[in-house]
Amino acid sequence: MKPSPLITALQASGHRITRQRRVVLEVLEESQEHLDAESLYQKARQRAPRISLATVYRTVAVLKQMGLIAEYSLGEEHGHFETVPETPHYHFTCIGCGQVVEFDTPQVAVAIQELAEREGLEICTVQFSLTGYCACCRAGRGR
Amino acid sequence: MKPSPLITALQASGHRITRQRRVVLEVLEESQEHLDAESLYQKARQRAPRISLATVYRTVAVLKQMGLIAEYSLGEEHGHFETVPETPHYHFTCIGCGQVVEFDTPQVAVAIQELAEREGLEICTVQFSLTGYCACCRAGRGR
DNA sequence: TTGTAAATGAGAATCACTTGCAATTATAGC
DNA sequence: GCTATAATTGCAAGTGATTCTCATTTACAA
Repeated sequence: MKPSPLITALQASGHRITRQRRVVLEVLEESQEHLDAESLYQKARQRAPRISLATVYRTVAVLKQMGLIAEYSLGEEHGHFETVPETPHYHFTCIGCGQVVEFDTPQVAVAIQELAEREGLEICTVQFSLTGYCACCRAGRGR
Repeated sequence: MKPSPLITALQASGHRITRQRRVVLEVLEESQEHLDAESLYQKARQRAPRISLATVYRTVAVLKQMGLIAEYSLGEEHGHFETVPETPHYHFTCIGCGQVVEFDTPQVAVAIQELAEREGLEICTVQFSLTGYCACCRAGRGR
């Protein structure tokens, strides 16, 4: 009986609240990681065993389109999802250990803003992510 | 008999200079567009009719790994390639007309640099691209 | 010229995701 | 609470981009 903001928003927009959507949303809200479709599927199955991967994809598509979650490409070939944070941030993924570091660079937001104004652009999506080696892995690599 | 810098670099690193590699390189060097694998393949076929798509992929993989070309995801589901420019730049792709606008934002480079130093990171790849509507398409859309 | 390891072509395979369709189910109205 | 019905689901087949397998070809050092 927890009135999750995501559930409420989904409902308000005229979507039906099904068991599988509720579960996917719960997993997304509880997880602090950046889950990809497959791990989202695995976690969701624990609560709704008959859920299908297609439903996971369909659910994140709806949530993404509503702006409730964001999709990132973290250097891998598939996408990762996260509930939208209050403050926008970007991601660094360590090639060595897989760790994801979130960072906020106001300068980037400013740069985008200036570019949009200068060129008369309307920006819809921003994709900004870095990969490399974190401090730990650099130390371990001997350089 | 033109000693293309890319050919020279390829050779210097111990790779064999085959007809198909030469052709792919030529197409990449001559084109000012951001070609995807398929159009690279189509253009290459005009000079080496029996070249296969697999070879195109293998060739760009080698070039990319050597840092001679860069791959970008321009809002589409597949990659686009470009010979590495002297000055780094990023891309804006118009959802309306498909036009790609290159832009340079020193602020972004600075932000990345500062982040790397602050967190002790070694940055290997930077993915930064925008999508939205260009001035023309915005006008045409009536907003 | 020749030996041999690298590279290629053709097509099968993979990976991430999407779609078609029949069966289920949430929910508005009675 | 029932019922009708349109949204949603599960499954399996389909896609699109890219990679891999393997037999054949080829670059190039000797």
